[in-house]
Amino acid sequence: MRSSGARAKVERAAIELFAANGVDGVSIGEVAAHAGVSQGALYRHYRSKEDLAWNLFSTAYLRMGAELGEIRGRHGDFRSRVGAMVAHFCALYDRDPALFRFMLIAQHNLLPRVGPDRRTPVDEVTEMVDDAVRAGEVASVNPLAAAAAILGVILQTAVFHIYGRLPGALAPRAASLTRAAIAAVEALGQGEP
Amino acid sequence: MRSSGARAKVERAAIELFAANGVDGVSIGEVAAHAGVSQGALYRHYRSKEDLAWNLFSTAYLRMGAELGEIRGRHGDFRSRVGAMVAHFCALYDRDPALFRFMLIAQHNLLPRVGPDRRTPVDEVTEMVDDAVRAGEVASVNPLAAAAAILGVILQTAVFHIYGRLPGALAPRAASLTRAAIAAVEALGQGEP
Amino acid sequence: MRSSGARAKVERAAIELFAANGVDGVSIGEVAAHAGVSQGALYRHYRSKEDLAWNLFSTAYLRMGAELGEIRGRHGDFRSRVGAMVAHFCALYDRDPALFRFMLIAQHNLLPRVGPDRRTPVDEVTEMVDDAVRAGEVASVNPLAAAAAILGVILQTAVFHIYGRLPGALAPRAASLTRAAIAAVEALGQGEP
Amino acid sequence: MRSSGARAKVERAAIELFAANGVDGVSIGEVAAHAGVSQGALYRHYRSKEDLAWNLFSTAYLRMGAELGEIRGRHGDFRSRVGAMVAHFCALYDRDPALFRFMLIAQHNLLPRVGPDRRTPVDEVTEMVDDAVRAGEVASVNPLAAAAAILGVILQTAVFHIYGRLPGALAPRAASLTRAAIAAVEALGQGEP
DNA sequence: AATGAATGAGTGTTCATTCAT
DNA sequence: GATGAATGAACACTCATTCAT
Repeated sequence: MRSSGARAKVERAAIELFAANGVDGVSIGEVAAHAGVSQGALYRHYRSKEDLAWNLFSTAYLRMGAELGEIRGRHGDFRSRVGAMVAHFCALYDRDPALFRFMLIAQHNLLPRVGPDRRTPVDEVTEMVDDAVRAGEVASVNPLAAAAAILGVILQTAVFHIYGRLPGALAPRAASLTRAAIAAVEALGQGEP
Repeated sequence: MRSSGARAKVERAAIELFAANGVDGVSIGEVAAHAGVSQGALYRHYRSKEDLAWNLFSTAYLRMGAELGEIRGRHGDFRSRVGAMVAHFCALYDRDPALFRFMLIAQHNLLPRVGPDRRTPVDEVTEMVDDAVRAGEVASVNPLAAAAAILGVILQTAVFHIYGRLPGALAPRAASLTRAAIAAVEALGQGEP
Repeated sequence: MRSSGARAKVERAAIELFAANGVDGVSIGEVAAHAGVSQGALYRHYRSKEDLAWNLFSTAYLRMGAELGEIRGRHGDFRSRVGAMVAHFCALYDRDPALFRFMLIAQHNLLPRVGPDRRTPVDEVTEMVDDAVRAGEVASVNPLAAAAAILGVILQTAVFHIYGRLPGALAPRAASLTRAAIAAVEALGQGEP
Repeated sequence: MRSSGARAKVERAAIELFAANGVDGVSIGEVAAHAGVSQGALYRHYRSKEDLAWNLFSTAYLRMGAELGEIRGRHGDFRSRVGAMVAHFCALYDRDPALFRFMLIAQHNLLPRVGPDRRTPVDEVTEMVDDAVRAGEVASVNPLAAAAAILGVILQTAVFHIYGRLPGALAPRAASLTRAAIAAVEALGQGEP
């Protein structure tokens, strides 16, 4: 808890720089400079630049999965679960847009490295849909396709915020995003069987 | 078949490698080797690696914008427009998944460089929603928020295909994606007025 | 003896190689190899090859200017000033012929980059002539033309030494070079008025 | 005499570019572009870039030597010989400053390649001094040292013109440069014997 | 003869990583 | 434990030269 001060500074600097320029677009020297530590000190906490990026990504990604899992535990029905998850995404975005952007960017390189046994956000959303289908709360639908729709509605809206197309915080949009996500799932289930 | 052969081979190799590893994750030597040309020859067609990536991205991105614009011209009502656009995205994905993935990855670095006067896919989808709102086809809704929902439903589904979470071609999903996109837009417009 | 050791070794290697082959005729790898350091280490001290060459040149060139300025301060009359300056050039040549040759070669590329406010050797010699004209020590003469004659006598003699046309050290020639330089200046002033 | 049109254009372009940027600072592509010919065509006339530079230099340098030799033949006494040679240098400079600058720059790389049997400008000036000493026209002096003084007075003045320190043409300075050169030689010979 | 596309070795430079202090 | 100098492999890019057309 002593040197974690330095470690925290490194993490913050890395997240912000990685979010702005991509992992490959940032040198270890820039991270160290922004964090106010020496390059060498960085290697006391992370074995390599790749290790740093992977650590940041998997921690944030799996934490998000765990939090969505908790939400599934706290809420029983589909609508309130979706609402709480959307609100959770919005809150994360508003609290730390750089981390959000970093996750969106880094997934293209790092997602394949997440072990198949880890519970990811995608798993949680998918399972939530599966629960709802089994419980008859929504019409029969491919849970993965439904999860894609739910996440797409949320994440693309976040992308528009990142690129400045949509202004302000994301939280005020939570209610309408929830309605849109649920409507999309229900519409998916209305195909000709 | 003279230089256009080489140029086409370079484009294909670059799109596939960039899609798999990101622009920064691929060296110009790898592109040249995969294309079967020398490194030097590459520079006869593109002034730099950045120029190569930008050329590939902007060409594909703006062509997609133009094609969506044509769809807007060919179809009059909201539902058929959305349907045609979704089908168009699916067809592009099925025809060239690497190009699709490249565009999804590269946007994070290259989107800010698209001039504000160019008509992008986002512009076309947004304007299509705007048309529908003005025509009273859908309830009043922020066109950009609606465009985010439409694109999110499509693109995140494509991402799931890319990562192997959803199997097969995208085209068979076009109809249900269209329903989901329209339902999401309508749900967005049902907020407390 | 830490970094100044490496830096000094780089400077020496660069001066000798640049003097022998010209700046463009020497690669940074050759400089590093001759200095006994890695290529990367070179960039800790100089931001680029151009920066290295410019640093070496401007340091030596402006130091020579400053030293000639000191000579102007220490000596009052034209003849002793010329004598001291000539001796100074000869001493520099004898002490470090490579540096002398480097300056002669590099001036063609680097002289234009010397700021107009810096006091160069040319400025000092010119001003010395100007002083002498104002004091009536020599007949009226264009100080710049006279400076060209003085420097020409010295530098071309050095060039002949460099190319092996004249043997031995330059210092023994200082007295006769001084006489020649002064005689040339006086002859310049004897034109048809 | 047909293709010599192209050859002449190449020579002119090369001289001007080499004079401005040094041989190593100019690419064969730049020369070809300035000459308005293709790169490949250049290699029909010169075997290599080095061959081009060497051809231009040795031609001009040895022609100058031959012309100075003719002057020695046409004039009998020391003063008129020096006067004619100085005038010749000035005329060359005024007619083609780029060629003059090219020779000044290129000598550092190319002079050592001139065979010892070729009659160079330095040889001619040196021999002229030797003639004068033998004829008793000037006091005993090392002919090479005297040649250095003569050439130094001329060439450094030309350098000042090149760098813009002295304005106008060089020819008007021929008379005073001649006086200065002769005075310098005589002063060289007045050492304590 | 002339072109210009193609080559591939070489350049300057960056940067992740190591290690003596 | 922290520093920052040093390394060396890799990179994007250039350019003299060749050669099919």
